[in-house]
Amino acid sequence: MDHALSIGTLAKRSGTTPPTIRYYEEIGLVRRAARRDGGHRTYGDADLKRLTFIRRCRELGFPIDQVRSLVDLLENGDRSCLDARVLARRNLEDVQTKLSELKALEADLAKLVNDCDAACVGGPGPDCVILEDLTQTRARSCCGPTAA
Amino acid sequence: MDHALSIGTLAKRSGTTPPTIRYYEEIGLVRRAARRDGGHRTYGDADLKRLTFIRRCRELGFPIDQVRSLVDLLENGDRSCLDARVLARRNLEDVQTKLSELKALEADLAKLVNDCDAACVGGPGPDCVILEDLTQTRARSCCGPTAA
DNA sequence: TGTAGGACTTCAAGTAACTTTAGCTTCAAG
DNA sequence: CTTGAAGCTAAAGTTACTTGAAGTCCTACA
Repeated sequence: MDHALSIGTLAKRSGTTPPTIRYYEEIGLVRRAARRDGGHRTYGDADLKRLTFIRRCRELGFPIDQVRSLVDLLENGDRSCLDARVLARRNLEDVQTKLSELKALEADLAKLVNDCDAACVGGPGPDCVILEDLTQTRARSCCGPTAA
Repeated sequence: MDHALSIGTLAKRSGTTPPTIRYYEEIGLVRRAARRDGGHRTYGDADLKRLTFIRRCRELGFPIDQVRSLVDLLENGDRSCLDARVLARRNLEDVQTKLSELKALEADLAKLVNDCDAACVGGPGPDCVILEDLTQTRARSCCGPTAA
């Protein structure tokens, strides 16, 4: 049933890299792998499943410490939904905060670039004020002629 | 005209912290500050302006190295719009990529949490499958009763 | 069966961008 | 003049890996 995966194969299947897997082993996020005669690590389907879980959590933005808790939850049979849900909800809130920050940021940058494009197209505009604008709290127009 | 700011005051006005300012000095992002008799750093309005510029760039997601270029652009009188615009545009693209990733992530997390809320509300649900779901590539429903 | 070269091993250091700690000095207010 | 906040330096810690060096193993091909 078990497929005896090498670290490279496991990495590919789970969307990581061998160094990352070794790192996870070092910090105790995954258990120490069994070894072949030559010393190479060898893995089974359960490892693939657990590592996929970990990567998925990481992609969802859970910090390693929280992933550790989630892994514990998963392994320890004590499957109360509640703990996992609390973590997921907190993470969701973080993501939503980041999202609105990034949206504001996008608007600022887009305005900067668009104003630039509109005013400077076709010429370098040696008196561009884009840099001055960045000293303001919010980005404004750019590339108008400035007083000497 | 100059207001002789302490590092703490400068930090507050520019939205940083004293250690961060010292760090910027150490890596050469801001010039070495003048000192008072006792050895305390002292700053003027120009420093406040430059530091505000730097913080603004950082908030906009420019990595330190790019901020360095932008500061150079700003200080060196050679104000061609083009270089700054290239940096801004590249950064905008990065932000937009991050935005769409985060949006997908938000959807996944929201689904996880909402499904959980719908199925588990009022009770702990000892057979929650939220954790199992996280081993899948995309989050699905959670908290249904599972086979023993 | 020999061998080339790709994959694996360990350990250490590097990365970004700060933050924290320790131990000490200086400054400002009362 | 005292006391406590703020400043100083240097070094280590943080997060989550990535990269490098130097060497070993495994596999496929001739």
